[in-house]
Amino acid sequence: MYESQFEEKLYNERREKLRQIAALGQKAGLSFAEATYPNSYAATITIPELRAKYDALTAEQFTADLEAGKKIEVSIAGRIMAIRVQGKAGFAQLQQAGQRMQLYVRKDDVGTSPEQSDAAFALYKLLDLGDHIGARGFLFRTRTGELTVHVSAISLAGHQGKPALTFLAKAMLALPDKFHGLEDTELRYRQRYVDLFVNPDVRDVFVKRAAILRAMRKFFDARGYLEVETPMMQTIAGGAAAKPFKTHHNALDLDLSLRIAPELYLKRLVVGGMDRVYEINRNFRNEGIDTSHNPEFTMLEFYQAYSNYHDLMDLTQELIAFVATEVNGTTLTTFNGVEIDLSKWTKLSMREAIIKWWPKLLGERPNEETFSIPSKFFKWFEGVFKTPSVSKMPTSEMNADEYDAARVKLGLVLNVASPIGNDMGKLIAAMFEIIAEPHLIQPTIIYDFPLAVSPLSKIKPDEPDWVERFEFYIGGFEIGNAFSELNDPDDQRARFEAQLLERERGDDEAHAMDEDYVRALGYGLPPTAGEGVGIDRLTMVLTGSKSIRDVILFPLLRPQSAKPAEE
RNA sequence: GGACGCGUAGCUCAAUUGGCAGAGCAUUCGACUCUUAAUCGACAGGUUGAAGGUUCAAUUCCUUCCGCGUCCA
Repeated sequence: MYESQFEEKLYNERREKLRQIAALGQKAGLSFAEATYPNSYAATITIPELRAKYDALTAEQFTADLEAGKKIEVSIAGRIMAIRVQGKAGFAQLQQAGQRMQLYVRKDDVGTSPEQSDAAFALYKLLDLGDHIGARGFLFRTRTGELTVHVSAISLAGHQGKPALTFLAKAMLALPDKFHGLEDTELRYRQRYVDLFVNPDVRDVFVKRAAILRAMRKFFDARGYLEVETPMMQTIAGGAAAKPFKTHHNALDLDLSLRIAPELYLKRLVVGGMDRVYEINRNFRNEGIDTSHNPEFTMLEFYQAYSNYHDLMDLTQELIAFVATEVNGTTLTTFNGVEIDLSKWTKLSMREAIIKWWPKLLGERPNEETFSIPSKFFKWFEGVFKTPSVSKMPTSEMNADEYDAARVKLGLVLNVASPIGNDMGKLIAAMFEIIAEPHLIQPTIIYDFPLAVSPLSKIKPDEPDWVERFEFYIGGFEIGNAFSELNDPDDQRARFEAQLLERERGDDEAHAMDEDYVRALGYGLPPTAGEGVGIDRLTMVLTGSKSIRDVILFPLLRPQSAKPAEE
């Protein structure tokens, strides 16, 4: 039970203090439970409310009011984050909802009689960092100007005769360093309950995360979208290229996957006449973990009938600017030290992006024509690898141009060696990610994707190898993905069959056949556009968080290895 | 999956070339009725992530493993 002798000793000391607190309570007629772990406390105001209401009152006003016999009486509750005793008086700071309020406790004032004062001050001396207490008294400013509750047995309505200090719960464990807080990243994630009350910035991130979700719902509700919930356990995990988690339903003896995307169910709803739907919930992808990937993550997906991807490009720009303004009051944000304006967007086709960001030193820069005919493309592509000046691994000694060329070449070599190397569309998409993605810091829409990587998107009328799809990027990574939905059931069946061939060739992220989805399309899906937005990544951008794990309350961690069993 | 880095008291961190494992905060005891990283005095707190190796001697060097982080794929 105890992780160290230190903890065991502390637990025993705190238990002894609880016994003493109970003994004090007994004199006032309280049971052990009522004195040590009471089940409620009647505060008249929260600490954030108190600060908002009285922070502006000056010391002169307080002094004048007090001399005139007017006292602002309050009753508050919170966790003790600082406590000092100086003989027969002391100061403490209570924290509630991330904000603090100082208490001033004088032995002379905490009771209505000497006996009550003795007992109340004895209780004060039994308090530890981390304990929860309730306190009542009147407001004043200290000599140094800090707004403080002077704890006293005042006649606040409903509190007559009750003590000025009420013990509410004990911290049996030691709090982290009061100045540095909890800095060890691993401990912060494992023990988020400590991180949250010790490091105020952490709480702010999750308050903002909630504000982002609220803003999204406001945005879509106002536009006539219906919020829905579709299955997270699916027999066929579809709607994205990813490996699912497997699970099993015992009563049905049924293998199930956790969903990798809600996409196919949401489009079934559009077939069913729900013209505008959105869902905000978790997706699960069985993949590695890094600063922008967590195996479970939150996605917003929305679908809109009678629309195409151009409509969604406009809507996306509105959405992101709206959410930023609702959450931060501005479209400006700082991410990785760079100021980003979420109201200023760039649009580039995928081909334009590759051409634009093609490394200076890496062979012949491609042009629009390069991507038109496979024979032409592969001839050019081979030429790129004959660039003798670029053959080393990227290193920190290189200048920016050298580094970029080496980085891209290495990425391309690794991809050509993999099974996707022989398909022009897949190669172009991979090339785009390697070449352009790191440059897409300011909001950028990348449109028109190769058919080969887009089994659910509608083909461009004038370019049969390209589809009406876009992704948008902020801060150097993908935030969202959208397209005109493929609604021809024959074409969809053919695409799924092509995906099955890819799967046979070893691509375990290729899409599975979903007969029921094709059947749904058989009833007629109107022209529809749909989009997915990564909430975690958007939260990173709007809160300036470097790692996705800083915007997820309990990120996945490997369990700590069990201590060696005692023989 | 690969490279690099980190792991020392509850927390935050030191430890010289391989030479007695330390400090601050927190805890315990004492003093103090406007402090705020309160102050002053005293005490206590350790399997240096784990296992093995080299050595007279290992927190330090080597190997393996565990956990975390950053970058790359």
